[in-house]
Amino acid sequence: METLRERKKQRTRDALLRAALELFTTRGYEATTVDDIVAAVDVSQRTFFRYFAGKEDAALAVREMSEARFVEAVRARPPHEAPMQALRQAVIEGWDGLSEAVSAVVPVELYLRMYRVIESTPALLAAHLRRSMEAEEKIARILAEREGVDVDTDPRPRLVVALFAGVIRVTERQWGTAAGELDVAAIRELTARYLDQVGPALAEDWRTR
Amino acid sequence: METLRERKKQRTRDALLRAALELFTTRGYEATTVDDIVAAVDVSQRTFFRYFAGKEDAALAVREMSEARFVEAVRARPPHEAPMQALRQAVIEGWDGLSEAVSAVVPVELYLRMYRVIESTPALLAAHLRRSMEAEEKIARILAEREGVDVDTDPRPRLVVALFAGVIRVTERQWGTAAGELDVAAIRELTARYLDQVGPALAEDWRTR
DNA sequence: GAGGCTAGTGACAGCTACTGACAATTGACA
DNA sequence: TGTCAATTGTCAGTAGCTGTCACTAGCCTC
Repeated sequence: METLRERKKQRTRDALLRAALELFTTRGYEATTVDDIVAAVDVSQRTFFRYFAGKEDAALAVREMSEARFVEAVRARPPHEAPMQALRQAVIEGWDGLSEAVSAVVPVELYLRMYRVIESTPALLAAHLRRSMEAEEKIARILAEREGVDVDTDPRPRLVVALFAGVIRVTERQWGTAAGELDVAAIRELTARYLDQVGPALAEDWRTR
Repeated sequence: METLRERKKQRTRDALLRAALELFTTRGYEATTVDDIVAAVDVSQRTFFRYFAGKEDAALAVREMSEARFVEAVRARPPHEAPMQALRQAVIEGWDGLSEAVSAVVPVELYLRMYRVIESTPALLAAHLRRSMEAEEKIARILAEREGVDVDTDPRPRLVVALFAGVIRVTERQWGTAAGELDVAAIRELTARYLDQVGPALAEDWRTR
């Protein structure tokens, strides 16, 4: 944050993002127009599109941040951990520390509310899933390198990431649908519980449990 | 196909779909406007939107069809099969018979080319992934009923479907990226091979294989 | 510390996807 | 054949997004 120019830019972006999330979470995503957002910050529409590729991009900015954190967390796992284990540790521990990183930009509570808006808005959910795929690809490459296999000939890196991502999606959906618990501890615990169910889910016969 | 009215309707829809896919696969999805499509069929733009919810909807119509087939295939699996086994059989056998079902509307080759357009067009991929999630939910409920468990308290149905869907996505992506083999046999074989890699991918240590 | 340079912004015009309202047409059926 | 209803076209409008161009305010050099 050196020059005055950069500080001003950052302030404009933060103001836009915050106003956008505030409107999305109260009024709804579709019901909020870009004009509403820029009116709240008192800048031109053109300016909004200089900071965000689109309405969608603003809505997903916070998740983008936590996904980037997750990717780095995986990269930082000690090499002796098995792939699935590394992913598990990265996501569980990633929830800690996220609060501080997020609250530098927007209130954590707004962030968590936005999570649910994404989950319940088809257009946003779609965009989110696609971006997640890109993150999956990155992680697959990290795992492949850790384990010394070739990501283009060995399907295992992409597979284990896809399986893991599946669990995360189910977890998030469950957390987003269930009425209560808008805090980080709840989702972390749910994640651990669901990851433990992967084995049972793949088991031959569920009925004899 | 009783009355003349219904036949005309069907013909209009088929013509629109076919023109759309033809344009999407040659010129690209983004580069094709709705006006281009309706010009090719010589109907008004309004008519297009009466048959398809949007441009996207037309692009995904064929996949919609094969997904619906898959859901029914799962429902029809014999009850003694384990969940993962039922899913596997449904997808493998589902590829047979698909050709005939599709070619009633559009040429199979056009259908397969469209697959790749979806994979390589961000907006379409996003929409496709979201729709897949809806299909996953349906299948999870089918499995839950088969196995006699409650889908809202037992995470296993949704988990096994999410895991399976992950494998399918990786498979499709691989098939779509690899240069050759635009036929059904290739993707069926790849699916089987990747499903066999689920165990190895979850294994503790890849390096000692 | 004056003046040129440039990043950031606003104003405006334009394109495309999509929707609502109403009129015109065309098949169905008595 | 005439009436009704389903289908389609026309027109006007909204929203997301982009290109252009002129202007202002921070920055940097002499």
